Amino acid sequence: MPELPEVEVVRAGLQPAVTDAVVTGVEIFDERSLRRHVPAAESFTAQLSGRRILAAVRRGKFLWLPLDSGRALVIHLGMSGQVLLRTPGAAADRMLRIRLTLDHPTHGELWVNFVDQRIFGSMAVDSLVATTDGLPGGYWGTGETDAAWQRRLPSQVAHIARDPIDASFSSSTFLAVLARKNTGIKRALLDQNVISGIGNIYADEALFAARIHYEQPAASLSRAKATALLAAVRAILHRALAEGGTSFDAQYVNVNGQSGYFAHSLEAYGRQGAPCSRCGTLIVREQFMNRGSHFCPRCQRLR
DNA sequence: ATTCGCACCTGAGTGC
DNA sequence: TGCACTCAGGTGCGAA
Repeated sequence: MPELPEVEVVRAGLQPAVTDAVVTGVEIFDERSLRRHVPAAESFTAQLSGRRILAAVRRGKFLWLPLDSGRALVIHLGMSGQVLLRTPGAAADRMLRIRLTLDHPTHGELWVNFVDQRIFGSMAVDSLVATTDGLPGGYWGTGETDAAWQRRLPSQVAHIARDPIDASFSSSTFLAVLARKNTGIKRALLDQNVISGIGNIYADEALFAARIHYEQPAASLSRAKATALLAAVRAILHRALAEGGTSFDAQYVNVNGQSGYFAHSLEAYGRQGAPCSRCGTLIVREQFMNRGSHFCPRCQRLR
């Protein structure tokens, strides 16, 4: 469940279930799902057992659950990760890699199943470091308590730029970075050090909305055009979030296993051979970064 | 210091 | 039915 809207759907679903819960069990079915875990002195299991979860936070496509130990459980879904909440005793999910058992003060026992087909995602316990700007590390929904974890973020997320729906996102910083980028605009949008949360689907959708060719040099965009692109990115992410994210199949689901509806609203991604909604020209798919780029050859010309 | 290609993986779908 | 091949929403590493 990869891009920002889908990850936020997972975060929002986790928050009420895991906040204030204590980890009472850890089962690792595939060690490869711990690829981002750096075993410091203690193992993944030892660092989680008995710890209380304080919140569910997200920056871009990274999720983390701050713990009462001062560290955090980092979750990245990769290309195919899912976090599913299950009642203990439920039938095992296919491709289950890690399971946590939580005990919540009011909801009781709960399984958190980390399912991942391709194993590009992972769970890890990581230290928290202070944000360089002193602002919140990510988005955690409501609740202003000024707790210690709020202005911190996992060390492995520190290099990730803020995402465009983060209240602390700086448009002027983004525009300045973009103006210095010596690469195509789509590469820049996908670079999580420049702006986070955007992946292949929403990059294509935003570029379609802003009528920009994916290989247009980033630095060649006028300030007005770049500003319009950022507005398009925000609009699309918000609309996708409101629809519960994009699902083509059962792979991209919320914590209850339900799909989102934004796939019906896609204008470019996956629509190769279908007419552009604006001009009727057939949408084209081109090979790009070992994937595809979808665009309207008439509305989105290289300039 | 940047930018770019590729490795990391499994499973579903297609065509022969 | 089986096999070879293509495709998939991400990230990080090393090489240029």
